[in-house]
Amino acid sequence: MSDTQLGDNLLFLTDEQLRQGIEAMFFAYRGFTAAPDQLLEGTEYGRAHHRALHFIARVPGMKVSRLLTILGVTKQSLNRVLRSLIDDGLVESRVGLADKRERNLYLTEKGSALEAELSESQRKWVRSAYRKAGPEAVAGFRQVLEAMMDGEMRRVYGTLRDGGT
Amino acid sequence: MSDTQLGDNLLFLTDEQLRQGIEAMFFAYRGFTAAPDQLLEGTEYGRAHHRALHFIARVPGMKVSRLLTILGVTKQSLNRVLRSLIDDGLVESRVGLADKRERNLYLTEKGSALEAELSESQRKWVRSAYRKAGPEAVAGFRQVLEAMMDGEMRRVYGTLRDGGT
DNA sequence: CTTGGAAAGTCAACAAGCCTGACGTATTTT
DNA sequence: AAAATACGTCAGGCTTGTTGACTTTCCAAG
Repeated sequence: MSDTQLGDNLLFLTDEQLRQGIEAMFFAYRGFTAAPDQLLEGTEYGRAHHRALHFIARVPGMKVSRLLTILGVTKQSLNRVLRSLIDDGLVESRVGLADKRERNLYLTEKGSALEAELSESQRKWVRSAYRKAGPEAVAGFRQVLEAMMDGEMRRVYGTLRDGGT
Repeated sequence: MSDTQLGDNLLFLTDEQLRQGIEAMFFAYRGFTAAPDQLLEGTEYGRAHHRALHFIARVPGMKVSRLLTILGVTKQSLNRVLRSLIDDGLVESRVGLADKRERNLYLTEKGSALEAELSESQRKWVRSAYRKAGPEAVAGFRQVLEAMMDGEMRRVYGTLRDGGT
């Protein structure tokens, strides 16, 4: 953070600065996903399964349609992932009480165990980065990430924070 | 940023806080890649092509082996991407001067044009997020991202910043 | 009460992008 | 001359995403 970069609230947005931000995002995302990916490699599951497990753990009873919105994939794509998780007894799919078209998703004990393992490996990495950077940097990090979300995703993100069902 | 979260330098690293960071990273990355992805959809190119173009633009004359390290993919995978870019006249591959086994990669005018378009769309998004969050948040953002990189990637990232060839 | 549309989920087939393994060629190093 | 390096390619496989066509369920308008 030398000379010309800070100080002026506008001048730091040079194309060069932005390119560096873009590259940082690219490299950091790789580090971010490396730990769980490694845990999963060799198994029959991948990153898509991890994501599904994560959000079902986050909101037990999550509807398939909500998971679809969150993950931003087609229902056919999600279905394949969910199918294997259900068949393998990691996720339980219960017919909706009010509306029988809906399916409510829950982790089984086995599913919880895997999710916890994956989540812990990733949290460990993020925790370490947070510690290195310090609380103020983390606050800024979160602000920029939130600003970088697409509008709809910012809404979804908000409802997750507030434990929304 | 309410009550119990800040203030203590350790207490803010609850599992809940870390999970939120993980989700923020997930949603933000989607926003981050959306603009160039959209520009490319309908064409015969994808995100992999964009990444190659980006780094060749960044370091003209980039060797294939270096690009391989940066992108973290196999040469077979990169080759397919590079093949189409070269065949379509977006990238030029010149035999190395010092070592004739090497190939130095350059963007053609056509390649530069596409790269500029993709890059501008992405920079526009990042610039907007930076403006919303403010300079201090951006500094923190960059710090956390750097801490979140795998060690080798942090090195690579550094050499790119310093215009390293 | 029926009928027709919308919503939720499933099955099938296919594409993109990444992977491993094996091999070939040119060049450089030992 | 032999070994190592840099690059390219063929073959085959996996994961994750896509579209299209279908069933089941729900709800509302006639």
